[in-house]
Amino acid sequence: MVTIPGRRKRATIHDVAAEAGVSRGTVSRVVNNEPYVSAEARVAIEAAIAKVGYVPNTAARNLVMQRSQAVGLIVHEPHSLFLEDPNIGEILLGANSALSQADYQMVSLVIESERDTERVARYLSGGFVDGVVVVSAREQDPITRVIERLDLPAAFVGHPQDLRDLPYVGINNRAAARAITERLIGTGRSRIGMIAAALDRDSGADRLAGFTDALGDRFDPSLVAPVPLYTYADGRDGMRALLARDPLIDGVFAASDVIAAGALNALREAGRSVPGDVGIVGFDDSAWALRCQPLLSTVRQPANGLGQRAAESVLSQLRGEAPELGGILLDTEIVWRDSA
Amino acid sequence: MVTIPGRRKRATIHDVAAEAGVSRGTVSRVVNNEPYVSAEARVAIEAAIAKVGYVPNTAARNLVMQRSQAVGLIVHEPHSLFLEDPNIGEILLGANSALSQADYQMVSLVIESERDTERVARYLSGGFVDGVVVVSAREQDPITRVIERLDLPAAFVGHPQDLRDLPYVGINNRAAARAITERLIGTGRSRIGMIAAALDRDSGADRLAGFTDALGDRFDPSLVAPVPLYTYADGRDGMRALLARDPLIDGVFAASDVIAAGALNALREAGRSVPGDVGIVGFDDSAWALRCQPLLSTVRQPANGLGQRAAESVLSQLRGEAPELGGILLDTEIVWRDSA
DNA sequence: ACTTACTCTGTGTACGTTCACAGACACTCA
DNA sequence: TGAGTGTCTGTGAACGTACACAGAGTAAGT
Repeated sequence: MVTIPGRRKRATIHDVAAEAGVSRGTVSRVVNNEPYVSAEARVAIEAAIAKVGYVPNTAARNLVMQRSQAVGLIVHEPHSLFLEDPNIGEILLGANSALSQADYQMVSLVIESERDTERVARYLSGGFVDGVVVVSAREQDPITRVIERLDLPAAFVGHPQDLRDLPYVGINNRAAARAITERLIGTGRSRIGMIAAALDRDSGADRLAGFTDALGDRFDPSLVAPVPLYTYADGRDGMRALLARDPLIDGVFAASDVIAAGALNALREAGRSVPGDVGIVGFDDSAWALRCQPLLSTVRQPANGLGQRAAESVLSQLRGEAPELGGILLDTEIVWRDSA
Repeated sequence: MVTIPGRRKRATIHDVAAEAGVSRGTVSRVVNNEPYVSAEARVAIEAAIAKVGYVPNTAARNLVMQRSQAVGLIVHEPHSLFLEDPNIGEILLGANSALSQADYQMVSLVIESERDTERVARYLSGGFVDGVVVVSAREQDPITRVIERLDLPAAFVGHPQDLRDLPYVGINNRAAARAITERLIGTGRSRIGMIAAALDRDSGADRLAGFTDALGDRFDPSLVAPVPLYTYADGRDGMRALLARDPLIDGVFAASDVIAAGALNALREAGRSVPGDVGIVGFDDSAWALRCQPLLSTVRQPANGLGQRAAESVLSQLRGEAPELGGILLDTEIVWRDSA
């Protein structure tokens, strides 16, 4: 054993037992306040605990009890996103509050490098946590495979496509898209189009479905510009396409904030004012929403709730309940700013 | 032992030994790649490890080795601050990179409630971490006392007044505030005020002191608007208060970027142009500085470096070196952009 | 052939807990 | 008096690993 200089040895349950003149078992009973301990023994042990400054060694306890009473929260984000996406902090606090209530310790683990990935994988394997909440896993994520291999109770916030049987929480894209489109209609716009991105993903397809839901009879398929990805360039291209098809277009639902930012660029280019000539709304309430000029009206995810529900899912699995299949979808909230 | 349904038992070193037809000791040597293992034994054991899916139980390893190879990072912030202050993210990433390099796992623990405090205290006592970095501890913080009692190697980022012998890293808030205020004076402004936040903390108090240092005789106490927290809302309120007191104010030192962002909002609301009518400078050079319109002139705080240095201090204590006394102060840098 | 050195392997013990069990003691009731 | 019941206590085993030690085997040098 490496003795760290200047660091005194920790008192163990044996020291307490010796000090109080009883056995380990009795001390253990007092520490975990179980019944069948005499009043004298109890006070003697409590005095001894205070005297020697005893605190239970949880590592030893975990070893025999086979659990750690801790749940990991893994954040797997590139540097910039981690700092700019306010959702992450919210998710973290939401998870913490749910875990705290159940007397679980949340330990958050940040993955930034390959080295981190390996170390976190070892950490998870090491029995330090009883379960794990994963924020924004990637496709083919090594961590996901470690979780599967260990059968570790887990819940994902947002889900990559290759996530099969693992539970996740997300938002109801369709309902949210419908709601913000209705709000846009409510501002008196009559020719409303959509830049629909990533229709091959469920998020993209659901947002389009919500858009058509809201327009009902007035839905005009020619005013939907499909683009492949959630990128600035695709947003700009989509907006150009819409303007070409209908120069009098006066409302646009962009499938995400980045798309909206690109669209704003195209509108400026075409000499259209926002929100004067055209009202535009985005989706995500990401950092882009506050970077746009004018500030973007958009859909905010209930990030706190996402963290909370994910943590609750892990807790329920820890109680032995089967995880909910198909994912949990939460409702969103409209943030109305200046762009529409 | 509570058997969680559907969760198979983990393979141990014994299982590997049995599978490979060798003893525990040899398996242990392979796992920790020590010398003195025959080539055949090595391959047999590696095959056995893969077959039974063995991963070392770190809890057991810690128990015998008396260390966890993990360092805690405690964030003790009210909800709103945690979300808005980007420095926390930077500190966290800085600490993570230093710890990662030394092959230590960083586990971050969030304290939001009384309940959290107790649980984290137990967690620290439990031997889950070998040391701890504390971000923004409070005065009379129970966590600080736990750390002292356990003789746990620690380093604080920012330091409360009652921190006696524990090492900390921070910035020279007073000198930095003085420098940027002088720069603001240099642009020819004559009625300069300050939105002073969090005066109960040393960071807040020192920034105000630097501001008064710079103004000297010209300091006018009525042009200081004290607000409780580093938040957007408080920045807006502070600016409104300053405008009410002196409509001709033409320069503002905001105690942080978030405060400045809120102040810009209030200025826009009041029809004042920036930097035309009013020059404004912030503090932190956070993501907010680039989100503002116009881009913010501010003080760059080496937040990443703070986390890194704090982590390095803990690591050096872990190597048995004595902690640096008196604290480590890092230099700041003025970033001059468009807002003044 | 005998020491010496080096390589490799297995075993016992320890880390600090919890839990099951066995036993001691006191009290009640037939 | 005896059996039964309830309260309290101590002890051995187990959790899964690392480490020290002992011992076996091989090779080289005298």
